[in-house]
Amino acid sequence: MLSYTEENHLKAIFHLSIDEEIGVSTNAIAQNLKTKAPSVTDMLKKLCDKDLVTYKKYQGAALTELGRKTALNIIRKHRLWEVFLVEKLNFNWSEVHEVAEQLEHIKSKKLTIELDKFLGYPTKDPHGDPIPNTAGFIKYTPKLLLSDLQIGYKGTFVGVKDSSSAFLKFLDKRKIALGSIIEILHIEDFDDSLHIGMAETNLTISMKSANNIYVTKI
Amino acid sequence: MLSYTEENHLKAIFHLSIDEEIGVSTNAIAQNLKTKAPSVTDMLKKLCDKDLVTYKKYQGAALTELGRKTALNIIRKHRLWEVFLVEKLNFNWSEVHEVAEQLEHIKSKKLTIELDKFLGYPTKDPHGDPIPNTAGFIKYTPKLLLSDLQIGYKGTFVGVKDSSSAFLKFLDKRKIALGSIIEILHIEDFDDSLHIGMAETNLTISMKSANNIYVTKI
DNA sequence: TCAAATTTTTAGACTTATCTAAAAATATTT
DNA sequence: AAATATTTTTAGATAAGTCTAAAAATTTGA
Repeated sequence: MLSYTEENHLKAIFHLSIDEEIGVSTNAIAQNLKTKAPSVTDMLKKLCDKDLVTYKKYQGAALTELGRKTALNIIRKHRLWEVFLVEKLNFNWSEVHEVAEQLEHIKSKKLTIELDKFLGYPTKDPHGDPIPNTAGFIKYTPKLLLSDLQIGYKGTFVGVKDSSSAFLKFLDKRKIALGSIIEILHIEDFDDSLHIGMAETNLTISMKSANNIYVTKI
Repeated sequence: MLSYTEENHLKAIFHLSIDEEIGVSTNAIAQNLKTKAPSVTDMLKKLCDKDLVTYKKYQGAALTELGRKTALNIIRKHRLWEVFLVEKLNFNWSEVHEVAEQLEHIKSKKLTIELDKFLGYPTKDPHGDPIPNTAGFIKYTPKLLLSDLQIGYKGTFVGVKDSSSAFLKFLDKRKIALGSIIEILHIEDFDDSLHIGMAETNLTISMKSANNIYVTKI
């Protein structure tokens, strides 16, 4: 039975090794978990003993197959709970994360299975991130930034890069929600701001915002 | 912010002081929480410092008003989650407790409020126990044991005394569910077994079982 | 009532998860 | 490539929660 701290370390290593070929550094994990490097070093030794992580002094850490499966199961639970909170309990994007961080550690196989069924087997969380299946398989859909979409093209809003509360509120206010279809109408020369078209309205957003919005090209 | 252990102690003291006038003994708490007396002593000192419990050496413990409110909030969450698990996720009686023990510690006011709304403001959990309201008020309905009901009378099944997994399974198997209306048809002289009538069927149960079943007289 | 039994507390040890400060290893940069 | 800077690890301390064994207080009952 893993402790919350152990589970959080696995999750951090998973997220940090998405595009890292080499091991994840001690400092990166410490920063991600808002803890200090020595705590991470201790934990890496422990996770290594449990065969969840491969770790050699000064070389950083990587998940073993078992560690990866374990991390994905936690992420699966996190994202299923996020869907529950948004779809059933009227939470909005900006509020779910903190609560899901707690709920993801609840231990009950039946609970996860039944929650998944109850929610209708969702494949994406409210931020557009894919929900791993029971086997730990995760299906990444190629996402691109709204700022990379050419003029005249349309994309489905599938997620955000910076999921800060401030940015999520910004989106809520403008009714830019998961699944919204966005068309690039025009890009202003002098400040790079984007005129975009949505179902009901057109609006203007900054390039900085467009750099935080992921879409899939239609 | 209270730890799980602190919360569990408050809950234990609450349950143990239901019909105790004097303080709850250290040993009783230890037994309830499957821990040892010295651990309880330490915790009582701590909870006393935090004004959640009144405690004097060798005199046992009692909840303060704040402690009582806190305990009732945990019990409220526990029971709401039990309703959720049974009504929405197809859990049966015998499975909910263990998971609710974990879920009751999730900290989020909004979560509790919204869960309550989502469930339609239930007043009883699946075992028939009342769910305290937000203010910490709990409405006890007078319950009596099925064995105390006279021949010819009917009662609504509202709860169990011994909520062991074995007994809950026994009830599940016989389709004795919360809300079932039970009539006492006859009591066998030689072994005290009870013939009872339910909506669809009649059946015979032992006096020991009848001593574990709470009903409200109709 | 006072000796024996029981309960409760104290004392001290262990585990897990933290941290700071210092030492050791690795990386960088001139 | 040597000096400097950075990162990581080690060492040692602290806090929470747990335990066993022994001491102290209370309760029981002869």
